[in-house]
Amino acid sequence: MPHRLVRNEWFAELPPEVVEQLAQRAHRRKLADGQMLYARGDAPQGLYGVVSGRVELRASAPDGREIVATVHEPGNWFGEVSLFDGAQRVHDAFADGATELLVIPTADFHRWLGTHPELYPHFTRMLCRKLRLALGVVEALVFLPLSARVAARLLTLAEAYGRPSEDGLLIDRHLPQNLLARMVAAGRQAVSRELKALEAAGAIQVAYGKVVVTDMDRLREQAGDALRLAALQDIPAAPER
Amino acid sequence: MPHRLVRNEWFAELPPEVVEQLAQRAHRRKLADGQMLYARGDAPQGLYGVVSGRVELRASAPDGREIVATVHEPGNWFGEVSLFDGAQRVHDAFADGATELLVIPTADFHRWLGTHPELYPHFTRMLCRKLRLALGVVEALVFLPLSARVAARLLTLAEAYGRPSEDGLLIDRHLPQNLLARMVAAGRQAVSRELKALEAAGAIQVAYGKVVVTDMDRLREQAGDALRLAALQDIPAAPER
DNA sequence: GCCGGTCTGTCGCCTGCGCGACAATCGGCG
DNA sequence: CGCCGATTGTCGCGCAGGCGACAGACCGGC
Repeated sequence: MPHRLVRNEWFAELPPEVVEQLAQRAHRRKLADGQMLYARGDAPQGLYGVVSGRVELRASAPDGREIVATVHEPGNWFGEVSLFDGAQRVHDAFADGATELLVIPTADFHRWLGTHPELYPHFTRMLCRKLRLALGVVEALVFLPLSARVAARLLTLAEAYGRPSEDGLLIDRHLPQNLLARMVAAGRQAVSRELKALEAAGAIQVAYGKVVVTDMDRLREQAGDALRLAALQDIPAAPER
Repeated sequence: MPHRLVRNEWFAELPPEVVEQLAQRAHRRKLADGQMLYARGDAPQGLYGVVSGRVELRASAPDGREIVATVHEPGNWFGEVSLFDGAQRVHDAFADGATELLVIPTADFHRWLGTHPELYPHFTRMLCRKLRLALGVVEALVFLPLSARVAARLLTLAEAYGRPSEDGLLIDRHLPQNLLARMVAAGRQAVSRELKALEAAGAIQVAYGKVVVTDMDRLREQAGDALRLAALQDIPAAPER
């Protein structure tokens, strides 16, 4: 069963033989829609790989506000940070939809990694990518107006979920404006306004719980400087040297 | 000469024997005050260790606005990210004051690391710490008002530069409000106001280019939720389990 | 084909903060 | 000891964006 996973483009973040080995020492875990996997402050249990469904990592303020830091799709690994430094989890993790995970317990992971040090580079690269992403987010928050952040996020989403349709590139997932808003750390109403603006500019088309990108270039225009930041995010698959 | 460095509390981020080895294959480089070491987008040259002086890593928007992402002190290493993933530098790096660096060229570093894989954990932990820091910054920007960010930053600075004086804990470095402002991604005037507020609250005392913390607890109060974030940043020195 | 929960569009108020503009201090250096 | 650049205090305008409040549109399930 793991073999199917490995063969797909899934888990492409790590080389196939690594995934293979990880999968071998993993057990499965199923989560119901909305179920919490862990909370900020929890001790790390292990490394997770998403098989199906989705996992949202969120940060929340005590007053209830919250943002969606990342959404992990099938094929993504997450949870390495706490794994490598042994410290508490930074985010809250929730299943979005019925979700199945691979779980590699901390101890197993380290035993295995200890005997296969040649695999370290893959994980350092993983950490680097996440670090770059986080730095990009910081810059975006500080330098970019909401309009650009929204446009940029739509570009990312289009890349991840884009499916050609009659009107253009459909972002093929349930995407209420509320979610989009929490992804760009903004209020729902403001995002609604920006979407209207993008629609007026002819870049997208807004529907109920959906967005269709009708003109990628126009959207890129609106994203403006955000691209300069995003550009740094596409890490080379090349080795570290 | 490296030996002196190693013996000090300097470079405590990595274990002494690692520092020793790094220092052996490093050469020195001197920078004048304000001199640029590298710019965003540059290809990585190597890993840097600060011997004396300081290095500021900055992010800047095309319109000229800029923030100070990190200030590296003697004993800090930086530049690993580009080193591990081989991609471009994310920040601009400038010397603050006459500065001396250890430089370990990329190729040397990897050759050495290749033959000493047991050292990987130290570097992964380093990356993890920086990632956690970055995530904390994101949360602070999104959730905390300027007042809390300023207070929190002063706490950090007090920890790093604090020197007991008659009025309290003097932050013993040149600290114009302008710099502080760019550290918390805010405008100079706004920071000035917050400092006044903290002074009125009895937490600090403001002078020309200096700040004295007169009441740490009061300052912590003002930082409020920021502590919850910062709390996650003190990574255990313990091994990764 | 109807109903209740979900999602969107919009108006309006209000606050935090950026930013320009000065005037007043400070302090190192000649 | 005086000058000049660096730094600070303060006022005020302007605006992006948070947030409450609805009203209306949508849709999946029964």
